[in-house]
Amino acid sequence: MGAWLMKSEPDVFGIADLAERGTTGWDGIRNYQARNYLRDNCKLGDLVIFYHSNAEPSGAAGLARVVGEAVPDPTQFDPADDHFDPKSNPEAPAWLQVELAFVEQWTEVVALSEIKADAALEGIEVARRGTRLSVHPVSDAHLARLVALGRSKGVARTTPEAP
DNA sequence: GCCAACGTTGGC
DNA sequence: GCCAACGTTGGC
Repeated sequence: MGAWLMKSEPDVFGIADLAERGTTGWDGIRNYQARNYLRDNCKLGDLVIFYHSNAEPSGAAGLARVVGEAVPDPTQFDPADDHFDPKSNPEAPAWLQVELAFVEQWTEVVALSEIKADAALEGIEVARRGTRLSVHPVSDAHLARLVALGRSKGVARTTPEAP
């Protein structure tokens, strides 16, 4: 089973929002490499590290799970939406989204500074300089380590779906 | 708010 | 198809 890291700005949609809503369409992805991951590699049941970017501090905030595979992202056709893409053809939608369900929220985020300082997380994509990709794979070992670090902060809320 | 990194666009 | 200009991301 695959594992992913997906970024969101908590001011826009954070893990607390997902916890309240239960599930959400992961919309607004407008990068081809991220889109290809969603389309080709993101499978039902995959775990997702929910990462807060542009936050204070930025870091891993909890877990979600893929509960719906890629479908067209409706926001690309909505002129009122920030992610409207007038070039996208409804017959062949350019942009996709997956459905995520809330799994677990930690009391505090595992800050990027801690991720970078942790020897067991060496090489993790999100800690690499210049990494901007908002959806990318995470190895099983890095996932397990991040979950352990997150839980060491305390579990704010969890679900029976937690690993 | 600054700015480095990097993806995308568009002129040629 | 090259590559400079531009826009966006995201840490700090």
